[in-house]
Amino acid sequence: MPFNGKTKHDVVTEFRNAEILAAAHKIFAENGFAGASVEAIAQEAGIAKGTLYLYYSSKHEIYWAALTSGLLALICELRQKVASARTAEEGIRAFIATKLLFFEQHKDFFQIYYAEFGNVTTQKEFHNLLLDQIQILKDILSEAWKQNKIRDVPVEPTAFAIFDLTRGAIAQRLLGYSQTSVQAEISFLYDFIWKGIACQ
Amino acid sequence: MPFNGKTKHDVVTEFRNAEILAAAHKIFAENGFAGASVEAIAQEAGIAKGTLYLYYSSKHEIYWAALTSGLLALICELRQKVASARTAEEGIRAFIATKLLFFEQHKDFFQIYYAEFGNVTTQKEFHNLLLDQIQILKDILSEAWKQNKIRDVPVEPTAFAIFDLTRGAIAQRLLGYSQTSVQAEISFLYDFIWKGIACQ
Amino acid sequence: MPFNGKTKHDVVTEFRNAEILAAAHKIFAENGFAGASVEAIAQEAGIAKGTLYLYYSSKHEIYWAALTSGLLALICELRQKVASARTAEEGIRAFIATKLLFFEQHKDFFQIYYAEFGNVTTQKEFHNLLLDQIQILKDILSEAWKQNKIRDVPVEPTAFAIFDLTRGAIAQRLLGYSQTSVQAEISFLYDFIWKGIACQ
Amino acid sequence: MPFNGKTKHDVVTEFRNAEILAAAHKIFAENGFAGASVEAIAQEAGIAKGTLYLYYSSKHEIYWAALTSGLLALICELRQKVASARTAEEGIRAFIATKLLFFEQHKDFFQIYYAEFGNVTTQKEFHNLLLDQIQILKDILSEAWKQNKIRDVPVEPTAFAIFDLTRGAIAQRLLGYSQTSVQAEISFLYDFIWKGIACQ
DNA sequence: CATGAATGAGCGTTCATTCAT
DNA sequence: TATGAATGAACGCTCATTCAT
Repeated sequence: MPFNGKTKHDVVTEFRNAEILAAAHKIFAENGFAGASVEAIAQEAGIAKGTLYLYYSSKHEIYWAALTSGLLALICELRQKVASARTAEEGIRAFIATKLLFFEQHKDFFQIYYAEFGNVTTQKEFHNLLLDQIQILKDILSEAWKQNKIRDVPVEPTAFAIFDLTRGAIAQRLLGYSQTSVQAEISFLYDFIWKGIACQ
Repeated sequence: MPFNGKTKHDVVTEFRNAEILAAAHKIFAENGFAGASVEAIAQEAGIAKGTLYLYYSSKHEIYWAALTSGLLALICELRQKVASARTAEEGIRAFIATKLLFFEQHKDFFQIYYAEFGNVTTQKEFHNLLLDQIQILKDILSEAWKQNKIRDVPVEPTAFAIFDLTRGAIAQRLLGYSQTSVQAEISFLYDFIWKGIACQ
Repeated sequence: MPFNGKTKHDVVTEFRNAEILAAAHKIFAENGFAGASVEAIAQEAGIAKGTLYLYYSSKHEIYWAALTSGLLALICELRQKVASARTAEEGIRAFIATKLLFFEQHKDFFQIYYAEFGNVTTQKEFHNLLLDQIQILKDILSEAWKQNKIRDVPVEPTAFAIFDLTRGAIAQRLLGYSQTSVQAEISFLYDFIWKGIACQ
Repeated sequence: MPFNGKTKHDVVTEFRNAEILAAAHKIFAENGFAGASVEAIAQEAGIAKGTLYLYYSSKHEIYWAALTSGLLALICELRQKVASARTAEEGIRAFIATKLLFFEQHKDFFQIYYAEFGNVTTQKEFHNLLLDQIQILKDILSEAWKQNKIRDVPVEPTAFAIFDLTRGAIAQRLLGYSQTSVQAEISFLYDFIWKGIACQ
């Protein structure tokens, strides 16, 4: 009966979980944490309120699962794409492009992610997931510096700068401030950053 | 009795308003919008809850007033400092420095300001106050371009980039990620930006 | 404005409190702690649910107040009546009579009081209020023994016995098992007890 | 296959029932009716929640079964022990001793039994089971009166009195108020009662 | 028979807002 | 103007009960 190491029960559970997280993404994106009601998430997921609590033990936990599930997927994709880049230039471009395209496809999730930055009560774990992204950038920058491709910039602040620029560009796109194509946006950002750090 | 165009009544009102806004800054900064209670703001301001409603008709309005009062002060200061800059380089540096120093002195307000970015229900008026800041940068950039000081970068995206970098740097400082001095921070940002846009 | 040491505010508060406790007595008596809803108590008291929470901070606290307010009144009355008894016989009779008559007039309260005996989570403070009653009996018995009126019975168990007999008789009356008059009941109890402990 | 008039099915059912009732005794004793969860009872009984509902159709019914099963056992034992008493004195002593010893061995059950006294929604059937005990006492008392062993006390109130004294003593023991030995407790109670009703 | 995932009614508590004084 | 007691809608969470497997 078990197939692929998964029992039928596992499959149902996974499916339910995916449904719940999708619903959570939508509802939290539209209303923020405080504005979202557990009832609304359950309805959106097509299940009863009580059923939610079989999978998550509190509203906070649902929120947290929605946040981290998206972030982990992003970080995973970032690592893959950056790893397959052959040069530092390509690495930075990959970082920017991956994030822009990822959020272009997960606008709901971006709302949650973006709102979390301003959250007073934000948990340490969220910061760690940001630092994972920063680390990816720091690795690229360190490598580029060893190869004399970039000037002697402080690595951490520069990584944060790239991070902030990318996040800002995505926000502008999703909030409707920017009308250029994704590709043009990527090129502009890459250009701005590379000029800012390259030798000469 | 009226003095300076203000009656005694006006003076009292203004004073109350300032007290309320200061209290609102503190409470909203510590708890976020949803987490803040009107009761707490009233207590912090040293008045009764009902009195608050004589000055503002809802919690949202208090929040809004707290947000805009701070932002208007910031924009006013930005305009002054940038106006007294003699070159584009100085203008950009002034923009960065003014914001960093302003928020260094109004950390509470930064929390509110920063959180507002991720706010789903954010009002158009907030965006207008951001665009005012962007406009200041656009003016500097246009002038710099006319004087052939910067390469042919798209003005608006560049303005947003400078804006995002500055905001990000402040956030890192206030959240404890950055340990460098304010001056070093300013120099790094200015350097990064100017290298990114200057001719050659 | 203040009259009798009470401001108008105090009077209103006291009145509200009395109303709430009366309502609590009724609702808790009819439904038990778990079965009673805060909403029902509020309605019975003629106020809004939120108003209840201005006076008591939780359902438990309301319950506790209802329980202790009644018990303290009972104990106070017991002390007075027993104190004015001239002999041990009269003291025991006064104890029995006072309790029977008190609960005859506060049937609702008896339900709460009686149910509390079987409460698993009962608090120490409740036991202390029972021990206060036991103490009254112990004092009478000690005095009676000094005067050679009763045989050499162990004081504490005897006090508990008198206490249990009285409580049981009241329960039988209020649950409809006993049809005799209050006076006959008092006489029977007194007789049974006194015969059980008197010399010869 | 059927043995002793019981099929295998009956045996399993009986076994399950005994397990469930034991679990119910434990859980209800520890938490009271409202505080006990069906889930906890099922777990304690080592079966699934749904299975419970194959044997009992509601939480109340489980509670009721737990209560009556214990009470019937007690009454059965009371009848036996009292029946084998040769005199009224022995009968009363047997009644007291049996109850004290029974509950000493079934403390969990006493919690449930004792709590039920204060239960507002108590059913008539519970009262009937109490009246069965009262009847046992009434029979002893009637017989004793016929034999001129006791004075002319009203039978029913006296039976209730003996009942209440016994119940109270058990409660004191199980709640830790009394430190005397069971035998001493029995003797004290018997003494108190017999003095209260005997001739002279 | 046995299971345990799913349900949804129900409840305690909070808090922005109102209004009589 | 200033107060703060009163309001009641709203929400997170629990748990007895059901039912498809």
